[in-house]
Amino acid sequence: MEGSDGVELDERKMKILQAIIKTYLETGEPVGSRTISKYTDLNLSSATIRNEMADLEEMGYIIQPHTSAGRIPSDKGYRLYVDTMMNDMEARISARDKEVEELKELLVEKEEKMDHMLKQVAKTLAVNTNYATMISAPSCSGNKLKFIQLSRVDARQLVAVVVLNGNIIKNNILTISEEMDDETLLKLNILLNTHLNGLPIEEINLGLIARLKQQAGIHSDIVGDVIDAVADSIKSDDDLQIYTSGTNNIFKYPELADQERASEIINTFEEKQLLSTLVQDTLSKEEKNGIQIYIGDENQVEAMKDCSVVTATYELGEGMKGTIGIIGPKRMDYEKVVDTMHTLMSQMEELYGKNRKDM
Amino acid sequence: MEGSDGVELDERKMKILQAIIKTYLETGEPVGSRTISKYTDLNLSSATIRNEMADLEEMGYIIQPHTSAGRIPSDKGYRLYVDTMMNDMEARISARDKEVEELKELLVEKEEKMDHMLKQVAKTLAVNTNYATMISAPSCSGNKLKFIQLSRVDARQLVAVVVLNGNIIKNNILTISEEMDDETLLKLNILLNTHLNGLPIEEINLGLIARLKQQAGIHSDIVGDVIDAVADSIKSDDDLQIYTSGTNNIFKYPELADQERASEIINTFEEKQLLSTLVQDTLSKEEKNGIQIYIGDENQVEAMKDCSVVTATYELGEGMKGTIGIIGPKRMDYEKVVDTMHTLMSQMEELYGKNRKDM
DNA sequence: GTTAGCACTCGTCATATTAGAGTGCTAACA
DNA sequence: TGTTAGCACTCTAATATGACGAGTGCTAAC
Repeated sequence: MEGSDGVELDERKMKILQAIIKTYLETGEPVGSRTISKYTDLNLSSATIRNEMADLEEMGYIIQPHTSAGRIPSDKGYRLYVDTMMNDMEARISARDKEVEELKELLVEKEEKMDHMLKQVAKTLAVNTNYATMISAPSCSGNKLKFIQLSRVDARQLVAVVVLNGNIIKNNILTISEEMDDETLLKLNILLNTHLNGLPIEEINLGLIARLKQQAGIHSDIVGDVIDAVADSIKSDDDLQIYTSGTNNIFKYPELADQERASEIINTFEEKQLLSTLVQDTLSKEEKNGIQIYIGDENQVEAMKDCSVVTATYELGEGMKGTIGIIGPKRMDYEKVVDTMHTLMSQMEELYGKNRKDM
Repeated sequence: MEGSDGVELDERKMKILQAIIKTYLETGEPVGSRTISKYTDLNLSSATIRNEMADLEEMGYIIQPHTSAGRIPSDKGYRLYVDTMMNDMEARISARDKEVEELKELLVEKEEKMDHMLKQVAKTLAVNTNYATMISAPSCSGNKLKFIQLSRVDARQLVAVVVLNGNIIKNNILTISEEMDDETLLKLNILLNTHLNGLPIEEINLGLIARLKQQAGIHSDIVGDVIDAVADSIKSDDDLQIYTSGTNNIFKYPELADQERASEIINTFEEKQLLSTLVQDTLSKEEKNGIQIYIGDENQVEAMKDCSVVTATYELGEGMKGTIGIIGPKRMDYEKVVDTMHTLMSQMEELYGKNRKDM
């Protein structure tokens, strides 16, 4: 009760807490006072450490799994640790040139297609960190329509091809009730392109569609169907694609490897929709460096209440944003993860952000 | 040595073996002579059973995990069991009307898109059987090119849209070195359609491409690039898409749930390429009912040497074949699996095979 | 405020013990 | 000759036992 809650933590307590956490991150075992006594440069006896530890426990930063065991960090402890670490980020962010090259090489392996690149990123990250990873394909919010074309495939079938900014291609086969002659098709194409090109997809709404139908004149009934289908295919956001990698890395951490937990996590990774909360959450926030850390109960996703999750938003220009995530034990190596993630993101943005025209 | 190897198994041994396997399928525990003695209608004492079991073991159909434990089936034992079961298939194949309706409803949930349907099938199967499942998207071997079109998106960018039989759409953005006027583009489209439409994609080979290039005349250099890219995009078989579901079901079977095994299996399911062997293998064979069963070491895929895998080929007409697979413990409920799979396949083929035109 | 010392707690590990399931074998039986 | 009862034996899984040690909290001395 003596340690005033106002100041929260004096420097010594801070150092001890950090020592505890660091040691625990490495070993995964509860850490005792003796260990810390030797580890720190504070030259304090184990007894003193014990006193401080008792205080830290009372304040909720560390936990004793059972009497006469060492202490492990609580979620609150991790949170403090991570927060202070993030403040030091800028300082550390230079000394990682070697790794940069490594990652660069992996990425540049001339993966021309976006989805290959994404898979590659997920895998690279998983291999480098030994945690489970996910990456969501960039969603084209704020994206514009670049090109649209209807072509006849069969007497009664059309294929609608829509190209969005960033060269994302969508297409859709649609069946029409009456045949349509070439002239009509041409007119329709011109109509669509004239009115829709360059428009942000958000603006393709009911009003606009109604106006288009009207302009289509005689054929408005068929045309209506066609336009509806096109609008549908543009807006369809079943393309919140998420790629995962290294799921089985969770078995490397005993605290996650028991059947119940593992089963839940694996299920979440397989049913990728369950990860969308995470993606949305990350995209909606703007953190320093775009990197966010969720510890234990801070996670929205149920299966990850015993994990830590580090997410980041990447942007490939013009509002094409996606999310990268790393899922591991609460005792994950936050520094390394944040660094690696940061590096990988710059690489991605450099390679695919600038040269987007060539994609 | 007395039981002649020619006759292999008399009826009593057969019954006992079946009893052993059935019991083991249910319990997962080694089964003893006493259990069988009560279970069968043969009215034999445990001692007699013991003698028979000794014989069966010598013949390699059952195994004793350690002295003074019950017996468990060997791969050879399972194989015999499964083979005889498959012979009875036709007889059993009627009594499952209730399940049919159930599955039908699940499927018909108006999933219009192929990939939704596939995911749904995988999930349905996983939920119904409690095993891990996979399904490969139908590959269009023997498929024909139905429609092809190049359109200009930018000054230097074209989008190539190719529609195959079965309304599988492929597309590709390609960048050209010089601008191309409308006339050339039109000619090119005509050229491509004239020569390629209706061709099985296997026949689009180097010779044909060379001839096309030649015919393109003046523009043959650009045209060459374009045709190459188109051919590429047609042939690209990175679309051996595989969907999985219920991976975490493996935790329901202790014999698969230990970390090492689970980790391997999960990895295989995540890196879906590793499953392609299985798909190819299944497609290449033609079994009764299209259903095949791999037991233990019979599996090509390394991670599944401790599992049984049941696969089936489905066909949505015109050579669009895909593979469904169920992966579970060797003591899986083969009868149920085979039945369910059979049912599901008929449903798929009924719903998507006949009405293919509307897809 | 810091430290040394001590008694105490509790989980871990190795060992011993027991219970029970299941077998193989032999001898008796039909 | 095939079947069965009985018995000794084996091996596992479960439980109990006890030593060990890491770590703590507290007190008293510095």
